[in-house]
Amino acid sequence: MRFTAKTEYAVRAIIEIALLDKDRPAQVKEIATRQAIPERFLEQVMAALKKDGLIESTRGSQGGYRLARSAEQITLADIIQAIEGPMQVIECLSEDLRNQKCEQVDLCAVRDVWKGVQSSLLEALDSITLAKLLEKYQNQRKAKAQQV
Amino acid sequence: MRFTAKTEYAVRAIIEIALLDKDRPAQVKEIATRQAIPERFLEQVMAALKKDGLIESTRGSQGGYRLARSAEQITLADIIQAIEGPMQVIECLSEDLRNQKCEQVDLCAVRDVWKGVQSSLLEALDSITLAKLLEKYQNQRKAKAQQV
DNA sequence: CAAAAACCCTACCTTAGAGGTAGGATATAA
DNA sequence: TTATATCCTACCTCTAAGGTAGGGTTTTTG
Repeated sequence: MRFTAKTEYAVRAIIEIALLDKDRPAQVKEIATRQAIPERFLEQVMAALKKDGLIESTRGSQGGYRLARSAEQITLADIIQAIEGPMQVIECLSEDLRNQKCEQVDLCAVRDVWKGVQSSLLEALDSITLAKLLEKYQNQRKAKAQQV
Repeated sequence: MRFTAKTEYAVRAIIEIALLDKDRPAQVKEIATRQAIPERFLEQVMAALKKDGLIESTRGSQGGYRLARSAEQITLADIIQAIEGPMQVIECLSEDLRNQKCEQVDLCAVRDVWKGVQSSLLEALDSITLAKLLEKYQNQRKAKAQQV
């Protein structure tokens, strides 16, 4: 039960974008160096975030990425699902395809339980907005600055 | 973000064990057929559950598996961690090894957030006991029986 | 108008883990 | 002593994770 590195990169990257958002778009190159993420790999992460409408891009010189909506309106659940696709804690929980084996009562009693677990998780992830992440991030920087 | 098939098998298997528990030990062969799980594969699942002390075995003829403690004292979290190891929603959340990159403030502010997500998930999983699973399972069987 | 600076699209590569099969050893009841 | 079970270990195949790479397109700017 683990989130992928790609997902973790996405979270760190979008924080970096949000920090600059008022001033100028953030570029893949600078995000990559600041966050120690492989640059070419990060490009693909950004593509996924853009595809899901979380960020928008401007091409060419002085271009880069901006948030597509406010930091209050972007949640951890949004980011994760942009990268990993719709949440599905076990295979037979997909909505679209009618499942084959699960007509048997025996197997499907458990299905509801998994559904409940998934809901709990999604709820937790939905309650964490990018705005909250930013706040935590900046508090920590202040605390660290005082130590020195 | 998905639990493995092995984990799902484990849950279904331990339900099957619990159903018989008062009368006699459950055998891999019968669990496998009743739950449509590959028999040889299920053997390995059982080994993991036993290793973590959730079930106990008797070998030889008329042998099989029993719960090692009451159904109230076994949770979904127990089962999952017996199969998949300690919960760790992202890599850098391991307790034992001192992390290398994460000394940088930038990266580690996010770490606490992941820790929180993990706690929420574990809490949800801990609240679901095997006893509850059994109850749901048997209710569903009754409901299905009435339909016919 | 050309060149630099960005994003964009697609293909490919390597490795680890998931999911499962298989052989045979060992313990126990009948 | 034989049938019935668990136990231990090795192996196999396929997919996804994680990353690299080549080259294209758009936009600013000197």
